[in-house]
Amino acid sequence: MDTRNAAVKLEALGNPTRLALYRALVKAGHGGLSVGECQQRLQIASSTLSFHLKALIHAGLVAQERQSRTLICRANYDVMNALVGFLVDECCVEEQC
Amino acid sequence: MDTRNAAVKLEALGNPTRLALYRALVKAGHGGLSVGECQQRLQIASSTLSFHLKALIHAGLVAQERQSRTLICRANYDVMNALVGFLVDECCVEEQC
DNA sequence: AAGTTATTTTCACAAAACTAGAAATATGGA
DNA sequence: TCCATATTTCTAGTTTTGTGAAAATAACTT
Repeated sequence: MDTRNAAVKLEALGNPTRLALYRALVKAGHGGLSVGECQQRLQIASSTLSFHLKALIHAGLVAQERQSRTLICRANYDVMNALVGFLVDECCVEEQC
Repeated sequence: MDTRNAAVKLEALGNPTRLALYRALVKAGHGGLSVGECQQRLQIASSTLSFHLKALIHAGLVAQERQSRTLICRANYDVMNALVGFLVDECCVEEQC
């Protein structure tokens, strides 16, 4: 994970709607949520949801799996852990904490 | 830390220039860096640096302390740790991981 | 094939973010 | 007071983001 990569993920999470969406998926856990379930929880236009969902997927924070007509969305925990690791990494390299 | 608050911090970190700036401060550790030292490392216009610095300070991620004519900037580690905690919090509430 | 449900893409627009030059402010020194 | 250094604010231009209605696509059912 480099700086540019981390910035994409952080920017994805740095929007209130997307952060709420992501957290809903984190809470949902392994089972994930369908796009429709996400929409019910967030109460936003489907096109707006799709727009934000795409950003999270592009950032690698969310994955989708099709089950017949519905798309299941899941938080990618590994990617979030890597991001957290990046943030705390290299702390006080030039001077001890 | 609520969602809106976390989003402000994540958005602040979600810009490549600001993330590089923040990481420079994290690396610098307790001693921090002056605004001028930050500018030397990032090689951007001083007004641009000031603009991004303000965003990090507003988000609570960076603190400043004046020492005569120079302003020393330091990463606020407590705030970052709280943000990281918020991100991993509530993981899989609805279903076990 | 025709209809139904689930989701995305296109489009248009308003709002916000990013950038940097120039001017202004703050602090200390001669 | 006058000058130098450090940093911010103002201003203006360009680019990007966020939103939702309407249309399009995908997958299933009858």
